[in-house]
Amino acid sequence: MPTLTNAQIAAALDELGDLNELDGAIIHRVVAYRNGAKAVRDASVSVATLAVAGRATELPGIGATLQEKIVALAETGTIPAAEKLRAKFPAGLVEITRLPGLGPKRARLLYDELGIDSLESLRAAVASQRLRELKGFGPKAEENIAAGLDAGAAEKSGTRVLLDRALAIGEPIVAALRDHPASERVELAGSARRWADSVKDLDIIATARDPAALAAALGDLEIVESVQATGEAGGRATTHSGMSVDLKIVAPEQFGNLLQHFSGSREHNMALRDAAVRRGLHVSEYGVLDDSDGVTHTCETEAEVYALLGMEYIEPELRENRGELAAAANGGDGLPDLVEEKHLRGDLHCHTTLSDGTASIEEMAAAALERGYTYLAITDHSASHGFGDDVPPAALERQIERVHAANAAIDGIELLAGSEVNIMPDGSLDYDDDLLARLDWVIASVHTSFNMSDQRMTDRVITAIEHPWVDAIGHLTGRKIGTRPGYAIDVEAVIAAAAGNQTMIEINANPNRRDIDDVHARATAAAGVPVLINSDAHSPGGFAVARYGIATARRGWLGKKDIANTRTQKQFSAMRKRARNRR
DNA sequence: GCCGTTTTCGGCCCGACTGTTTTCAGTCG
Repeated sequence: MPTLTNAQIAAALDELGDLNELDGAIIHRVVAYRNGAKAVRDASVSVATLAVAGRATELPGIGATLQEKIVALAETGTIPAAEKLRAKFPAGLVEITRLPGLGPKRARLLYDELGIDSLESLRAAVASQRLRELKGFGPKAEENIAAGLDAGAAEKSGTRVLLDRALAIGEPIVAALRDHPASERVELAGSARRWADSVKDLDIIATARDPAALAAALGDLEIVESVQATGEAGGRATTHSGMSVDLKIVAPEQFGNLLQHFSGSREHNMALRDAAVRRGLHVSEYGVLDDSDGVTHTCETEAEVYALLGMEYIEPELRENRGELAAAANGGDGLPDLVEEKHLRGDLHCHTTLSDGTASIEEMAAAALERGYTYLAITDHSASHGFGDDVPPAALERQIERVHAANAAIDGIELLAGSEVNIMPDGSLDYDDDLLARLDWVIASVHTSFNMSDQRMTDRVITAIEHPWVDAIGHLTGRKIGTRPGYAIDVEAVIAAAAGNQTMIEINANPNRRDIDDVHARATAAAGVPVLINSDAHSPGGFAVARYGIATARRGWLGKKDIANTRTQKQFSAMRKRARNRR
């Protein structure tokens, strides 16, 4: 089967989009390539396999032509059209379009008129002031391009920070603005509101009795380092941590339009407006213009915006153009009833001082109880873990006794004696079966040997899934958001194996991981695999990250029924035993 | 290049900003 990953296909389609844009193709063709790339990126199955079977056209945005190109890439390793265009335009030209202020049109002009084909030759042309000879370029353009080159080039967009850091800044700001006497409504918008993995800057939308006073209040916050501009319409500030915060203050009757617009995603809004145009409506941040009467309808709430388009309200986490618009439309399948943090009744992955945690069994149990949980698995690392955090078999035996004693001593919560067992490179586990059989709960994870082939890694994890005493798989892909991609693994095959064995798959809620991700979570639940939302807490405060796991589940369209640890203690216990009996 | 409760052909999101212009193209989010 093809070893071509969806990420590789998406990159190839994006490149075709870039090259076609340089070639002067109509923008709609370019957009079609980029839409195709997104569809491939969001697909939860192997698109190469799908394309070879002639079924990739089932994906939205993939037609016969793109499918043909994907098949060529899978079978020959290259796409003829891309080869031709690459011969026509030097690779440096695409780099030039990444500079701020330089798009395909102007980059092409630089190439055609001055022969500029790399960042180096561009720098030389700027230095000799040759750019200003060109139509449409002036001294200002030269200056801006020079600044872009000096800024290290290739950095059109700023750096992103993890969602937990962004919310640690955004939530207190929103709370403070809500407390201000001049404010009425204050909501966080943007990717933070959609609970994306990471965030570039913060958008806040507000209405106010006294807009100027509220805008001024933003600048007065202790967390704010500097203010760029404030006035009746809001303001922009930078926090001491370097986060840019944009406050927009709007009339109450337009609050729904603005909040909808600035909550995004970009792709969701584009698809929304596209759907609106077909009904003779034009959506913008200012309102919904109706062609039939020329009236712009403003909306106090987002629900009104969607209602005008014949849609039910769409939760922010779903706004990624992954089918939510069709589902929300009249006559669509409807949107899922999403899981909420209050539905969680237990946690099946946490650590104590036995391995690398900072608290005792009792302290972790108390923290779980405080959150209203009725069951908790204590899952320290296993025999081969290393870093001095390994738990030899004899130590695990003593731990089982301690957990069971604590369970007897503490009311209101069932403590499961468990382990987070390492999956060895050959798929075996690092305790023997007799010891594993004595545990109430086993979650198996990969912690070593990440650089295996896709096939070997897949076999490794599937071997663990089929193990009779393995209840669940932890942080399946090993990704660290923004720093390390997941290792090569066929998630689709793993999900199928988990479905066959009723082995649960965790959403690790740590904001660095959120592993599995939203797209895989959706596929996992669709395959009938019970999904867990686990904190992987290493301290009593660590349980609080559950909300990021909930967010990933919601972004994956999951409801309460899809999440195993929303079950009562009795139901969960029965579920776990049924699954063990099947294996 | 994709797609269809006006279409298998003719459409294809919306507005702001910038620098260059004398009415606007290109870029950006």
